[in-house]
Order: sequence, then structure tokens, then C-alpha cells
Amino acid sequence: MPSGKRTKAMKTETSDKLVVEGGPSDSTKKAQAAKDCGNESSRYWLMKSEPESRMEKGVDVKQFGIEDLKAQPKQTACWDGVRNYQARNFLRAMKVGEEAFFYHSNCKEPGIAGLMKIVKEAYPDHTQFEKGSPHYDPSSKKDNPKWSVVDVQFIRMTKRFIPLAELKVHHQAHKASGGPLENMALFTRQRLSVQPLTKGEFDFVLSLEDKKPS
DNA sequence: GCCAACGTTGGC
DNA sequence: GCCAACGTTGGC
Repeated sequence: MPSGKRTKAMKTETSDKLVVEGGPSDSTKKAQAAKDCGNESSRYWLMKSEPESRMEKGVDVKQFGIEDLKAQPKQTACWDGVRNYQARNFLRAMKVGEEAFFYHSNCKEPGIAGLMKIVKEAYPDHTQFEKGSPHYDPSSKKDNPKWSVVDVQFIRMTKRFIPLAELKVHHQAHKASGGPLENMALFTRQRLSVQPLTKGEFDFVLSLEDKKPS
């Protein structure tokens, strides 16, 4: 579920209402999400996706990299396949216009490849109801869907690819003597596929674009 | 391909 | 509600 967003049928025209569906404790979780990333008013995100195809349950699962997003109609896609509650709650907290890093995971060179923005807020993930989808969830009911997606639109590639290894060097240094990447979720919340960044983290990562690879 | 980290499931 | 077994994520 990592990333797993497949290119699929992009339905940008759908008029699904922007209902934020959710269980009873949803507002609590949202509050938690808000707390996790500090300032509620300026939010930044990092979203992981696997750019390379891979075998899953004996089927070749089409993966989705930033080039795939770029190739979509309107360069827009729905971010489906998230199957982790914490990541889902972050999806549900996203607002139109907020920016996110497109992170390539589980590949030769993991790292940040580009920027995208949220263009449609959370609505039910259609793949949870599709038998045969690797993301099918038989326990999810149509009248109370468990999983959500948002629509994202390509903004641009980063001026250069920013490898995980490089971010890690900064994280380690900042951890030792203070700095913006000290608590970056990429390292402190290892397996979270959708995660918030503070403005400080976001700005620092962007500043690396103009620096020589370290 | 290996395996550490960690989320989920299910027996009790 | 505890916790061992199991499955998945994702770097290396």
C-alpha cells in the first residue's frame, strides 16, 4: 500500500462530493494529525510511490512514478491504494492548494523527484471495492468506506533529484547538533507513506536543489 | 534477495 | 487487553 497508486482511470470530472467520510473517532485522529505537524495553516506533505513495476501476489503490479503523473491528462492523478490508518488520516487532512513532495520509494535510488499539489480533497478510494485489485478490502462497506484518496497535480520536477542518502546525512547532522531535519518523519516514522512536513523541513529540502550533491 | 522495523491479526 | 505470529514496507 505504500504508494501504490496506479495510473488508472483518472476521473477528474467526477463530482463526488467532497464528503470526508470517516469513522467515529475521525475528528480525534484529525486533531492528532494536526498536532503532529505543528502549524495547521501551512501544511506540506511527502508522499511515497514506487516508480518501478514489481511482482505482488504473483501479479505484475503497475507502479507509479513522477513521470507517470506527468503523463496523465491534466497531469493529475488520484492517489489510491493507501492502506494504513495514519497515512489515510493525513490524506483526509489535506487541503486544496497544499504542496507535496513526490518521493520515489522501493527502487534503485530512493529520494525526492518533484513537487505536486493537492487539487481535490479526500473522497473514497474506488480500489477498495474492486475485487481483484491488489488494494481490494472486503471489510470496507460502501456506506462507510474505510479508505480515501486525494487528487494530486504535477507542479514540477525538482531541479535535481534529491536522494534519500543525502537527506539522511543532513538528518543525522541535525539530530546531533540541531537543524531543520532533526525530526523529519521520513526518518522518525519510517514506514509512513503519507507524511507531513513542517515549513522548516520543506524549505530546507528545497534549498538543497541549488546546492551541489553532497 | 535479505532483513529490520513496525503495523495488524487473532488466540487466549 | 496482552502479545506472539504474521505480513508488509522499503532501505540496502
